[in-house]
Amino acid sequence: MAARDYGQYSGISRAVELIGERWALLIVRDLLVGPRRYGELAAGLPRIPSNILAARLKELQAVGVIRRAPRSRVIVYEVTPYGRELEPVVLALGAWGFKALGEARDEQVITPDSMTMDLRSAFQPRVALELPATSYAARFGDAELLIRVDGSALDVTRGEGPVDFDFAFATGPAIHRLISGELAPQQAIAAHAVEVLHGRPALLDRFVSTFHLAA
Amino acid sequence: MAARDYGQYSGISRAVELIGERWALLIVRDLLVGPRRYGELAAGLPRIPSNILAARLKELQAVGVIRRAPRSRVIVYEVTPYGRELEPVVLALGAWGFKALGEARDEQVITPDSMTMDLRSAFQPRVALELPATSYAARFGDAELLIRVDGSALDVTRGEGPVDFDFAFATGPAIHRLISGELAPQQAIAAHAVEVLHGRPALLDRFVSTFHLAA
DNA sequence: CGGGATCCCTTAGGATACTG
DNA sequence: CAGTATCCTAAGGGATCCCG
Repeated sequence: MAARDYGQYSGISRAVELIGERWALLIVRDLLVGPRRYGELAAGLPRIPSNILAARLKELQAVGVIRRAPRSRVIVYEVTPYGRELEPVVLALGAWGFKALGEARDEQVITPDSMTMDLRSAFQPRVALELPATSYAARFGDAELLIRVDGSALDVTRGEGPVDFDFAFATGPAIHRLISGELAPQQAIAAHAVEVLHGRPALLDRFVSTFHLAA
Repeated sequence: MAARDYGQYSGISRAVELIGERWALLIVRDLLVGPRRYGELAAGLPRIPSNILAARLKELQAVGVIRRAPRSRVIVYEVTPYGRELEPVVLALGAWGFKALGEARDEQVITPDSMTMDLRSAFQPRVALELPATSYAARFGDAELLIRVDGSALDVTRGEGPVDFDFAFATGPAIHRLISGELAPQQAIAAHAVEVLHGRPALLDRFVSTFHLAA
């Protein structure tokens, strides 16, 4: 029932016993964005079999990383306070893995929750502090997000309904080369790797200085 | 050959593709302490099947996290610079997992490398900075370590050969309750959970304020 | 002896179908 | 919608063997 153990009395082995099973950390990643229903989690992890999702949800509850939200009419999963402590770890791990992303393959998807966490990984609060507050409406593949930067604060939400923003753009996996600095913003626009939907193209420069992870 | 992928274009999913396979992060943990030979790794991970160790070493090399040390006569594995970037992540994950350690079961071992990383996870440089430089010779189960604290610097080595130290002690899984603050140092000594081998018992207080992780 | 490769068996994971 | 049930495959576990 509990994750298979490694026979070691150590913090790291305990950690991977708790969240090291396949798919587990991706479930945690999405729940760190916000509470999610079973179906929302399944939608955010298109390739997870439903029996595995069900098993992981049980295991993560059993070890106190997630829970069903109390006094909610529908069943909603959320991280516990202990699970919330994984947030900096997951962000750092995401920053590390982001650098190893290569070209996207056709079958790879970008989900709103994964992109939200990637943006939080790449966020440069020091840089943002020096820039005027800015709102971006961005589409990355399927994921539409509203990104609000104000001082050193970042807020990313699913871009639904009528919202106001300073700059709107659409892109795909080219986001990786933008954030890594491999592709210059205006060059990306010229090459149609980024489509500007609204606002001054120069605001894409502000975006890439706000979200940056060097390779 | 390459780790099974999750079909997502995201930093976190890429990270767990690289180091999320069973045993992989424990191998990285031990290599973060220092270069290790195949046999040393096997000794530090008593329950790993040799075919799995061999497979993981190949995979981790293929993705650039570890490598065979160049111009070394014997075969020695070490982390690459990219693998070294995992160090803060592994330490943070170790701190998180450490809090979830319960009572040690009999079959659980404490290895020198795992204990070294746990100590590094629990190290409080701010506190250490206010304290005089101190050397500890410590035995945790099988693992004998020499722990040198000097200002905000920590150095942990395997305690072999003649060395000088201020305080020597031996303990076992009680180390967890000491570091979590659940068990007071002098109480631990009185209850024979910690055996003082050399030096003033009060130095155990200094040790637990230098290495601390609240639950 | 270090550094693996091979064998066989067990268990977890994946695909799909189905149900309260 | 939120999961079970079933079947099948692939990966892990354990022992042994091999080779330079």
